[in-house]
This record gives sequence, C-alpha cells and structure tokens, in this order.
Amino acid sequence: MNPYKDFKAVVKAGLESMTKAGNLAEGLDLARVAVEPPRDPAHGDLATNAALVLAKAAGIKPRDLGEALAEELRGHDEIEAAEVAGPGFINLRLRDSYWHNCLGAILRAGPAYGDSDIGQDVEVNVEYVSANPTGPLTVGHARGAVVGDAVAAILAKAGYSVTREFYINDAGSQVDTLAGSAYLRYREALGEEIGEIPSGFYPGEYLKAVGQALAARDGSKWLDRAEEDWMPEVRRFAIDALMDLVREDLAGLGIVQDVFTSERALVEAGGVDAVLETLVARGLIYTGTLEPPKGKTPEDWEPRPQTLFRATNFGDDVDRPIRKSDGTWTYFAGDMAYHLDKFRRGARIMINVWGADHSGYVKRMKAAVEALTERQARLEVMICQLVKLTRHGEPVKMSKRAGTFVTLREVIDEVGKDVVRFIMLTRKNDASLDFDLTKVMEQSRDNPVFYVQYAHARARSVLRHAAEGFPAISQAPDSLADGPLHRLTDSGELALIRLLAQWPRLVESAAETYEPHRIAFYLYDIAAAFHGLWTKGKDEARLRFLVEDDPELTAARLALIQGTAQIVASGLGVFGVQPVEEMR
RNA sequence: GCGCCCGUAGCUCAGUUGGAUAGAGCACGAGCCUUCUAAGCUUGGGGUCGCAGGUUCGAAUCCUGCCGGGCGCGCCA
Repeated sequence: MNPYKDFKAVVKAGLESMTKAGNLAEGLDLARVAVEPPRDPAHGDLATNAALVLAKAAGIKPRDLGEALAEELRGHDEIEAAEVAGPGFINLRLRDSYWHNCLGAILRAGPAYGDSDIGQDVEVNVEYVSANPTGPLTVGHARGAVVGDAVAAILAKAGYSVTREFYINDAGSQVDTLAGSAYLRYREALGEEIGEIPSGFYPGEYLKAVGQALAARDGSKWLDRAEEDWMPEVRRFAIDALMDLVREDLAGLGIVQDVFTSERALVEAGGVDAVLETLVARGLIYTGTLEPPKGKTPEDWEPRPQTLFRATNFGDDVDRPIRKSDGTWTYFAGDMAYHLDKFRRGARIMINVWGADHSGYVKRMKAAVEALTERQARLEVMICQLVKLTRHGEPVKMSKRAGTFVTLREVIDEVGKDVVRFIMLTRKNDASLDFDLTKVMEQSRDNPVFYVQYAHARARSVLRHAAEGFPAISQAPDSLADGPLHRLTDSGELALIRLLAQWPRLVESAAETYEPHRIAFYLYDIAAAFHGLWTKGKDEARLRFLVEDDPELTAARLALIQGTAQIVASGLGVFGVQPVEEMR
C-alpha cells in the first residue's frame, strides 16, 4: 500500500472522468503529474501539482482547473477534503480510516513492505571496493564498500537483479612491488637480516605473515633464484594472501560480494585482444600523437605516437592511450575488457563506486562502455569523497609513510561495524564526510546512529513490557493489523503512520538516484516522530503506549509500535545494520 | 589552462528530481522534565541559498558567466 501511488491513480482517474465529461482536453501528457507529501503538514496529507502542470496545455487557468479537479476528487471515499491552495496545488486530506488501513497493510506485508518492481529485473552490476590487493583496507575504502553494498541492497529491494562485484587490480606494477616486498619478508622469515625496508617497497608489518607463510610452504627454494624465476609464483602467493586479508576486512563489515574478477586473468585469457579487435573493426582505434595538457606540461613531455581509443566520439575530452611503450596494455585497456565482460555476463546498468582520485577517469570509462555495448548498457560512476577521521574533533593522522594510517579493522574494533556502516551512509557520496570516533559513540540526539537504534530498541522494549502486562494481546503482526486501529486518533500517531507509509516512496527514490543517504535521514525522521510520541506520554498519561484499563487502545498502539520497529528494521536492513533490541 | 565535484543559519548538514512562508541537529537565550529504558521536551532569535544575469506561472534546484574550495589532467592503478 503506497498512498502516493494510489492517489496518483485516483488523480489520473479524476482527470480522465473530466475528459469524458468534456471538461478537459483529450490527450494531455500526464507524465509530470505528481502526488507528494506537502512540505507543510498543515496543508494536508497529500498534494498534487496536476492543475499547475496541465493548465497551459489544457488552456485553463491553474486555479480554475484545480477547483474543477478538486470537486471531482471530493467524490472519492477516502478523501475527506480537497482544496486548492497557492498557485494551484490541490491539497488532499484523507480520512483517518485510510491511514489505519495503511498501518494494517504495513504490518501484513512485514519486511516485504517497500519492495518495488521499478527495477523490472534489469540486471545491474555494482562494482565496489576494487582495491589493489597490496594492504589492509582503510577507512577510505570502507566508505566505497558500504556505499556500494547499500546501493546494491536498495536496488535489489527496488526490483533490480543485482550482482555485487569486486575487480582485483592484480596486473600492474603495484602487485610486482607487493611481490618484491613479500620476497623481502620471505628472506627475513628464513633468518636473513634485511634491515630497513628500502623505499619503493611496502613496509607494512602485515607482510611478515605472508613471508612466513611462503617460507613455511616452499622452504628455501626461492632463495638464490633470479627475480624472474620467483616473481610469478611469489606474486601469485602474495596476491592470494592479500585478497584473503581484504575479504576478511570486508567480512568484518558484513560484506560478501558475489563475483571477484581478476584483471590479470582477464588479460591472460585474451580479453583485451578481443576488445581491441572489436574496436578496430568499428574504426575506433588509431595511432596518433596527443597534445600536452594546456597550462601544465609535464617536465618530461615529449610527443610520441600511441595506440589510441577514439573516446572523443563518445563525449570524452581527448582520445585515450590503450598501450604502454613497452607493449603491455594500459590499465584503461584492461578496464575496457572488464566492462565488456560485465556486459556479456548480462549487465545492462553498471555502477562503479570509486574514490575521488579516480574522478578524472569517469568520462573515458563511460565513453568506453557506450562504445563497447553500442549503448545497450549504461555506466554510472559514484565518486566517494574523502572521509575525515577525527577523535574529539581532532584529526586522526593517517600517513602511510609514517606507518600511522588507521586500518578499517581498527576502527571496527573500536566502534563496531554497524556504526561504521551507518555513518558512511549519512552523507551524499560526492560530499566529504566527517567521522568522529567519539561523537559516533555518544548517546544523544545529534548522533544519528544512536538516535535511530534507540527508537528501535525503545519500541522493542515497549513490546516486551506489553507481553508481560497484556498477555492477552497477540503481538503477531497479522493479529495487530486486525486490531482496533481506529483507536489511533492522536495527531502524533497519525503523523507517524503517514511517515511509515512513505517507506516505499523512499526506496524508489533512493534507488533511482543512487542515494542511500536519503534513507538515513528518513530513519532519523521516524525516530524523531516516535521519540516525540513517547515523550508526549510522559506529560499526558492518556498518551502512554500501555494503558492499563484500556487493552483495546493498547493493542492499537502496539500495532503502531510494531510497524515503527518494522520499518526502522527494514531501513537498517538495506544499510546492512543490525537493529538492536535494547540499549545497554 | 582544461575537466569533474562542491558552495544553504555561527558550526555540521537536509531540502521530496522545478513548487507554497528555505528546514533539522549542535551552539546561544528562556522555560520545563525524575520515566512503559535515563541519555530529553517546549519555545525564541538567527538566511542576500557564493555573486550576477537568464529560462517560466514558479528557481536553493535548470542554463550562462564570474568568485571561492576539493580532486584529476599522455605509457600509475
């Protein structure tokens, strides 16, 4: 039951009947007609812009058209009042019984409430994290991880067919550096004194275990060999070990992806050659020389002919090189092969979650997807801005060089995965995010994690008390839904139901815009409304949820509380956050 | 120099895809609150939505140009 959708249909039906009666031109475009919650609740329950949007085409003044439509709508059973306001909005007030039915429907639908079919099973591939497997994940990685995971969950709830994917960047020079660093630790594990880790190698302690594991498995067999001999095997070993580490870190966040694609495997299987063939056949590859970037010519710039992809045909600023001078593929070439691979596996919408340092890469990748899929698939890139980690408002130093960078693991150990996940979703992905380790543990209204969780815990607590004090009232959602919901008459109670009924709308809008943060704000609003009701009960005993001498009223209120807990749990669910039963 | 992103109350941010008088929390002022789980509630002040044009019934939202900040800019990934 989705009031906005239901009444959009009602409004359209009203318009049609006006047309039939000859009071409205035929063939009007209703696409822009919207039914929304009004900005100011005093205006009513729902508002439609129909008269404003159609006035011009219909050749009727907005307010006149509005009045006519309002009159039409007044005939509807569930509509208590329909009034024209402002420039031509129609404000609708629905009968309380409609909202009572809504609450019943919410309870009967249970966790499925809010599910949508706007996705129409379109296959979406959400690629996130995709870090170089060269070290443990950091807080920065975590943001992309959580954002990607939440968007995937929202899209799934909105009816898309979702694949969660990780692209392993295991083909470049960075994994060679990793192998070299692991080799040093391997020699160390076999008793060699290696001293300071030379610059150009990864100094992290976490590689000691990798060196030891390799020594334990292979003994001294690689010790006196040339680099070209040990490199492939040590590299493979190190990448596997580091990917295990990365997967562990992700599991710590509650993230398990469906597909892991190896760049190296893709290249070795000839994926890039296939792409090149396709593109050559379409005349999109040529050899040319690029101009240096204006205003900032690199020191060592020298013009040289390169193999280029005609990205400018698809909206990019310059054509992009796909081959390095040593003959190997650029990262971009591999990425093209990878995206073609995703397309061949069925993806029609690809969503890539990237860090801000990759923003310069967006246009060429979109161009590539357009070219490779002949516009049958679309790429969306979500850029995640920086996470500013602080403690008591003071920046936490994160310098890789000084070895003081904070790993995701440490932060999870300190505040818990649910706090990390929720906080990462409280901002638009393209805005930077403040993460204060002390603030997020505060129990106050300006800590949204606490405030939302507390609403759920408080609701569960009341239900537990009710189970003791009112054992006759069944708390099964269906029983509560069948209860005397007409007893819910307080304005705060009805306002809360209206808010709960917005959940399907929130899911759809978050899915369409790829904006999980909307759900965080929505949950905060629910929490505020619910805490508000609870507090009212402190002042007026009559408004307390549990009313000893009125089990009927109590049953109705338990339905509302159950519904609230259910929607909060649903919202936290798509965030991958476990709702808590009690605060301790 | 070019491209992308951002600019809303003292601070941190929302703003329902172009709607009505631009909202919330914190902070500040005033007054309440001792419990179904306490970590709060009510209320007041506070705005040139970076600036200037444009589009239209209507702009924080769309377009153009400036100003300020972040990121990126041929064989790094």
